[in-house]
Amino acid sequence: MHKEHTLTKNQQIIFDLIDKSSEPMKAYSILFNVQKKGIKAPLQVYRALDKLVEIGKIHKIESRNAFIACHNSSCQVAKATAFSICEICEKVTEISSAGLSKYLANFKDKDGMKYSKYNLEFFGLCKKCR
Amino acid sequence: MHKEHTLTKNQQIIFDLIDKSSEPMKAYSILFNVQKKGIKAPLQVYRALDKLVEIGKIHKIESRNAFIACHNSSCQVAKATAFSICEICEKVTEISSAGLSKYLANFKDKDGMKYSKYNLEFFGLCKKCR
DNA sequence: TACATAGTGTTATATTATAACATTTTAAAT
DNA sequence: ATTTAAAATGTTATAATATAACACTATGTA
Repeated sequence: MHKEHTLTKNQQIIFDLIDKSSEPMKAYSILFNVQKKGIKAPLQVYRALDKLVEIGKIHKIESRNAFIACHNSSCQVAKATAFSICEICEKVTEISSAGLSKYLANFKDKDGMKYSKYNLEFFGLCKKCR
Repeated sequence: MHKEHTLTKNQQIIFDLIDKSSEPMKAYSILFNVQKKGIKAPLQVYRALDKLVEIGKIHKIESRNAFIACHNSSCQVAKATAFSICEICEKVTEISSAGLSKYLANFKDKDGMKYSKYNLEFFGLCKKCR
C-alpha cells in the first residue's frame, strides 16, 4: 500500500493525465497535453515525474522511456516492478504475481548480495497481436 | 552459446572498446573513443551497437542508457538478460543464475501469456559500497 | 516569526537517438 | 568471374529525451 502523499498542483495534473491514459506516456507528450493547464517547460514535467516515480504513484518503463500509473498495491513504492510489453502494439501491463515478487525479492546472487530494488520487463506478443 | 558472426570493421572496433571497458559505456563516450579510428558520427556508433545487441555480443543497460559486453554464455542471444547495478559506484554485473533464468523463462502471467524475452535489473549496493 | 524543505517558473543547454539519402562492401548463387 | 541482394558505411541534419543553473514562492513546523 502506498504511503499517502498530498500531490502538488503540477504533480496532480500530470498524475491525472497518466492515470487516465490507456498506454504509457512519454514526457514530451505529457508536456504537450498539459500546456493548456499552464505547465510550459520540460523541467516542470520531469520534476513532477521524478517525484511521482519516487513515491510510487507511477512507474517508468525503462525500455520505452515512458510512464504509466501504478495499479498494483504490492509494488512497494517503486521498489519492485514487473511489466509485460507487447512488441507489436506496445501495450504495457503491470504484472501482479505474488510468486514472482516473492521469488525476486528473495533472490540472492552468487556473492550473497541481496537487492533493495528491481525492475523486470518481459517482451512478447499480447493476445490481440498473436 | 552465441552463433558465430564475423564482425565488420566498425562493429569490431566498438565491440573491442566495450569489451575492454570495466564499466558500461555510453554511446557518445564510445564515439569519443573511436574517433581516432575513423568513426566520426553518432549513427555509425548506434548502428554498430544495434547489431551487437541483436547478435548478443553486448547488452544495453536500459536504466543507464549504457552498453556492456556479454560474458554469459547462457543468455541466449539477448533474449534473457539480468544485471545487478550498484546505486553508488554504478558497477554493473551480468547475473548468471540457472535458477533465475529457468524461473523467468517459464514464467507465465495470469492470461497464460508466455514471453519470448525479458530484461531484469536489480539495484542495490555492491560489496565495496556497503 | 523565522527557518528549512520542497516546489515552481524560466532560459539555456546537454545528452541520447533517428531520418534520409547516396555509396560501398560482402556473401551467395549462378 | 558476374550478377545480385542484403548488409554495412559515410554524411548531414534533426528529433527526442533530459538536466543545469538561478531566482523565486509555498508549505510545514519549531
